[in-house]
Amino acid sequence: MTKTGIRGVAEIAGVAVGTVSNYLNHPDRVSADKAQRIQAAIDQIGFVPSNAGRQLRLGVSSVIGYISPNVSNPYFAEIAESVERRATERGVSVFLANSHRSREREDDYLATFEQHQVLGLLVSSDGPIEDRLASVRRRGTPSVLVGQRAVSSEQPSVSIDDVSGGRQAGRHLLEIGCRRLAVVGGPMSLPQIADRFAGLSEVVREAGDATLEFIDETDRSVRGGRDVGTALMARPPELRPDGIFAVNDLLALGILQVMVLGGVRVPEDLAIIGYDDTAFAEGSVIPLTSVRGRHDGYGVAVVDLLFDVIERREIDEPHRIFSPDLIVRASTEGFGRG
Amino acid sequence: MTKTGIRGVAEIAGVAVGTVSNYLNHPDRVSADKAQRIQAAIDQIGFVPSNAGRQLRLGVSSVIGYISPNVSNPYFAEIAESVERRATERGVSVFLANSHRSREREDDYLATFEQHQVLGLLVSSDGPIEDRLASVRRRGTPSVLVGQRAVSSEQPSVSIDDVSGGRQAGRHLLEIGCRRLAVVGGPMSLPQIADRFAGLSEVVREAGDATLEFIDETDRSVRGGRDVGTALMARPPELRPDGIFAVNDLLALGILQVMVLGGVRVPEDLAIIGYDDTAFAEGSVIPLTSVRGRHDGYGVAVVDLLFDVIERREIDEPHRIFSPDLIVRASTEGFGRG
DNA sequence: CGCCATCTTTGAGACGTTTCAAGAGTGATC
DNA sequence: GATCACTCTTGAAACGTCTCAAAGATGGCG
Repeated sequence: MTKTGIRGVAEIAGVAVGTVSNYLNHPDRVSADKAQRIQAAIDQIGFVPSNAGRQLRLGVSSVIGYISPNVSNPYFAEIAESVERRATERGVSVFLANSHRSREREDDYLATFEQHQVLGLLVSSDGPIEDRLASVRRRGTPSVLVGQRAVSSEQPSVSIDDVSGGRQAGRHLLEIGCRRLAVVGGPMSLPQIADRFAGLSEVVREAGDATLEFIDETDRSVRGGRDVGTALMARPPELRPDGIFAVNDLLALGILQVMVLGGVRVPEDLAIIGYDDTAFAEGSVIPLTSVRGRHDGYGVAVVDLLFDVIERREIDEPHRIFSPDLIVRASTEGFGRG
Repeated sequence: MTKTGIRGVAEIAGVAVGTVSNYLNHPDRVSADKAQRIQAAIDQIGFVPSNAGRQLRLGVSSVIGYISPNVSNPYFAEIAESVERRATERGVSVFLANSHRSREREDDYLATFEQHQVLGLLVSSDGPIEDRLASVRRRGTPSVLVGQRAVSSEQPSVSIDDVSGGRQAGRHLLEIGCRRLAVVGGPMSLPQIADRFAGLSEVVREAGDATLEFIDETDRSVRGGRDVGTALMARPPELRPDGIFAVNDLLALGILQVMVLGGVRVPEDLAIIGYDDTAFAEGSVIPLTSVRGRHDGYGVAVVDLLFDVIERREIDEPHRIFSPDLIVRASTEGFGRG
């Protein structure tokens, strides 16, 4: 049938394969005359350079992979977006993959990306994953752990100072007058979650005049939040917390909805704080106070760190930690009034 | 240095390359003895099969690509999720890419995926893209257009009956008593948007006793919704619509927020309907009535249709169209009371 | 012991690309 | 006319895999 590949193009255009390759990769080295004939041949047979051939020869691709638990969580979607922006600026494509919090799929994608010889890997995960990333790294694929501080100094990471986030949330709740605090989230085996709790707990202990309840909810989605809200509404009002710190915005929004519909006034009777400051925190009917960890520089930091590792540059500090800010909005501002 | 590739493994294990290949792809054909030696060799040199080599030889990968405008829009994130679930069931991986509504990046990713010889492509796009997909298809990469009905019968697509969605929204608003209707969205050049408008418009015309205003807002995000809400609040109350149909949930939520904070009572004074029925419609403090187009079968339909095309199966109807349902919630239920 | 069937193993060859050293062409300068 | 500097062009070799026809082992059976 029709000729294929760079070879077919060369034949039709009446040039050598090397010339076609040059046309594709170093157009400046090819005379206008041949360039034109080559392009015509390309169009004629619908030639598409095979990445496989190229990669086989070169040994690398120009793609980085980002494995996240779940892009339907706006927190990860927003990270993905900023990562993608920066990657494009630096001339590489990003392939996203969802692990759906399944260790098995995480491993699948890890393997798939490794076999595709991606330049490097960005990984957000709920679970412990450093050991696996270490294996992958040993075999030649570098990675940056995103959203979770790595333990090993061999494993670069970009994360948020969650202890500080927890402290800020706690201080704010105490300052506006809450005394029966609750933190909602889980599992505690996640360092991110444990740290937020630790920060909050520390502040409460220092204050001395407030209580802190831990409400375990590992489904950190709107649905999970609604379940928590429902459970709280079932309690007599005096046993309900008056200040809630949810470990992410989704949880907070779910709780907020159920409790407001149940007649609780927010923020007058109940102050509530989320985490991550996603678009939905700001966009809620009662705008949600939230701890903002990322900012515009996040994607840049993540991608640039990965490039540093890929290019074997000397890295001064493998663990980049961003300090979060508390964004105060209507869900807490005005507590106690009315 | 260390031997690499299947060849290196073979050498270390003291077997032929073909045996290693068999171990990798047809383990049943290899004796336990050699299998063990091969595995040992693999571990020893940290061998990872090169996808490039495999793909070069085989001519295909086991990956499908999904290009969406933006996974931070929960609508696309939820589609991505259901697609991924089904793809995993069928044994292929999904690589996601965000076009960020930029035609250039759309083309970039289209080319990248094509060069990677993906099995097939799923594409959601805001703009006209059929012609480009036709080129890609002609060169051998099949695709399914997602969320937009294709014109050509050569181009398979899975979409929602948006005219019906618009009609249902309109009927509901009229039934509960709204008379000054508004549709918010844009641009009209998008068939999805135009169809929703057409359906709504048709119902309003039939009713005869209501007005329909078109509010052009092409930034179909929470932010865009807030802008619209702010503009509406600037009007004297009697000039504000009493029933709003936003072309997606994000817009609706933004409008809802600003107007409620501005003192408008929802649903008593204003009924508002979104579209897509994302998790945030249900999770809003005032749960949002919304048109639900997708359901669990969506990802299955999309992926299965793609496989039909990939495997050159006879396709009875290339354009699969789902009928949407109206999910009535608190943002409309109770209009006019109080 | 010879034959057959079955199960394993072998290794050459091809997939499509890029590189690179070497060759060809052109024009300018001595 | 010879030499030089330059720009273009050439084609073989190599990257790592899978396939396939053929060869080798093994064991059963007459």
